[in-house]
Amino acid sequence: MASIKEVARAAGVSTATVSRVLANSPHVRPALRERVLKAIKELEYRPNLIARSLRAQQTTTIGLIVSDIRNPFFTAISRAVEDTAYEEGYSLILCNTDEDPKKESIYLNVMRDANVAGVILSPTGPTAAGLRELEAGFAVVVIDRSIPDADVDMVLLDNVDSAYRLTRHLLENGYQRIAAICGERSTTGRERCAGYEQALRAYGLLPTAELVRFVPPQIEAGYAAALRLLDLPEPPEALLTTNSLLAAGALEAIRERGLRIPDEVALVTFDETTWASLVQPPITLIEQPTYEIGKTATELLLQRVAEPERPTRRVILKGRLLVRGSSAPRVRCG
Amino acid sequence: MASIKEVARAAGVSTATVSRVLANSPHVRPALRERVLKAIKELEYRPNLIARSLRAQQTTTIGLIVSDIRNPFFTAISRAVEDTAYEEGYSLILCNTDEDPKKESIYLNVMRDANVAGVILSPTGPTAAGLRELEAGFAVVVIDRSIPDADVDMVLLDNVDSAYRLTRHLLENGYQRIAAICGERSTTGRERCAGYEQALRAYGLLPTAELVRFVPPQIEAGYAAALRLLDLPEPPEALLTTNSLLAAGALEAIRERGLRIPDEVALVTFDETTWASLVQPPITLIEQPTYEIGKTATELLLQRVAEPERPTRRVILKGRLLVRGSSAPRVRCG
DNA sequence: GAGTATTTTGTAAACGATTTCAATATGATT
DNA sequence: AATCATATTGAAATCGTTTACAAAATACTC
Repeated sequence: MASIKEVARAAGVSTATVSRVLANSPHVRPALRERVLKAIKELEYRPNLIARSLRAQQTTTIGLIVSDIRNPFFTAISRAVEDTAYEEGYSLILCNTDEDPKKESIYLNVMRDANVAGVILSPTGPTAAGLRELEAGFAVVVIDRSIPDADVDMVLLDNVDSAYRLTRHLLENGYQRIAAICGERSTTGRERCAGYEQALRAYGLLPTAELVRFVPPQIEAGYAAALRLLDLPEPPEALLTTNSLLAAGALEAIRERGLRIPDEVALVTFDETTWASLVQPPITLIEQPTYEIGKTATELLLQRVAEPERPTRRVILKGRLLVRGSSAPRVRCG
Repeated sequence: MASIKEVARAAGVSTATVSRVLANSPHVRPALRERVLKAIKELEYRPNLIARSLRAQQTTTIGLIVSDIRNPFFTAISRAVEDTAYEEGYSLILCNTDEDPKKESIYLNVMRDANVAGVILSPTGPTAAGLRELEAGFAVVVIDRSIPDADVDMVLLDNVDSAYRLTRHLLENGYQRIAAICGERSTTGRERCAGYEQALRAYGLLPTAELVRFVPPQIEAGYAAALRLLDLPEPPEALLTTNSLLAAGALEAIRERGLRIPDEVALVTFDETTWASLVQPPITLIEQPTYEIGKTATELLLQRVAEPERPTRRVILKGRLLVRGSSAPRVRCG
């Protein structure tokens, strides 16, 4: 690989001039610029990004730390972040914490050590212990789950309202005994639960502790929680889960108990997936604007990198209710 | 951030000694080592990886270029690669080509510019144009799809045999008129098609051109191809697709035509997904050992980084046939 | 055409580590 | 105690850029 020195020699100029041509500085005579460009082309020169980063004390890489890469929601986010970052000339380092705060902390340090320009993080918990250890200057955008105490940019869903609308939809379709399986340890799960309870109250119903479960936001936990709910002496008429993995687990449980959807139990959830419209009946859900979340988060991050002192922002996006067969108007049995 | 110089000053030694302590060199007196370690701890010193990379002319980052991040197969691979890389002290740069050879070429250059130690690539086509432009020394492991002419390490599935077994399973269950929807432009699609045709021949049937479609390996294309097959004057009794996205599209088409599975049309595919066992009937498929593919690819890559001249290897892993309801023994109608 | 202002160019010092080589200290051997 | 071998240490070069500063070249003014 040719270096800037060789280009300089070939063009008969100093490395400073080559560097200026590279940076499109106006203070280079056209004749010289031509010579330099010619040398660059002939030697197939490409700047060494590491040297550049060392000098600039910053890379053109951003980090994305997701809490579960198996969750299609985060896959969609990754795609959007990668797209947007690439357009801006940044590449993406991806890490997966598997909902483990220790891994989160480790990866934040990895990011710091890699001198990434900034990090987009879906935190494993509402405090983000690892975040506080970082210097103040470290650019971070939090997505999906809020960290109430942290003064960082965030891109979130209107969780309370979305859950409210989802629950109201069930209530309006005649379901009364509605259970909720919520992701534990995240504000997202709590907020969606709050929206669910608000809707119940608005319709004159009292939330029952027995019908609300906080579990790890994963398939196995959704399956186990759903089984226990379905086995209750007085089982729920509808199940609301707060993400697609919990929904997959719940669906598995419903199938295992041989129950018909929605006659015997309705099912609604968050997050659009390939399968939600393929199962029968298709699943009613709140669709998140995943691409927009990822894109917005990346843009916020790059803005903060450019201007570290700007006031932090909190962008709240609206979910969209997609009504499908799994919550069809209830036909009273008996 | 403290630098090695400050540590050296604090410990009253030269930077060389600090560096030696860092590298666990045996040629440092215990007393000095203690002093250095103390200074490191007190200053919360962490080596600057960029400076290290510049000097070493190599990073501790590997690249993963996948052809479609929405495909759960590649999500699973990413997870495995990320896991394995992390264990070895490497981090992961992720890129998504969307089956676009241009993006592939661009990203390979991005990787080169980023001085990654090596790249794991699922190529968009069987020639990998971008690959040849790279210097010979660039460490690459190809996964999922082979590049017949390239002398690089590869981790692949036994595509022909897997497709053979999948098709044979259909034949043994009484299906005769079997259509195949294959991913175009990849050896994977071609090989799976070959296995399918071999099985037909082994059972005394002649492959029909009409029943074999090569399309982009994506949901929409699977949907369109399946619709056209189902609308044939003499529609197929079974559909075989070569990945889960094509299967999702095919299933959508089957649903749209209101056909029962497997009575009116059976469906089998490649790749396990969340939904394959949740739809009804659940889908018969060949499961790939995704975690092992990703892990093996990463290990091969790091071995090659350590020893660039070692002979290239081609690891072929076996797929596992999971028999489910979508291919239940055929009940002849009429 | 001399003097000044402006533009263009080059020199050399960073950035933060690793490593070669030489110098010094230590220990072993006689 | 002198000599030699060996183990420790440090000075300085290096990786490939960018950029502050100085120097040189050019343009402008009177």
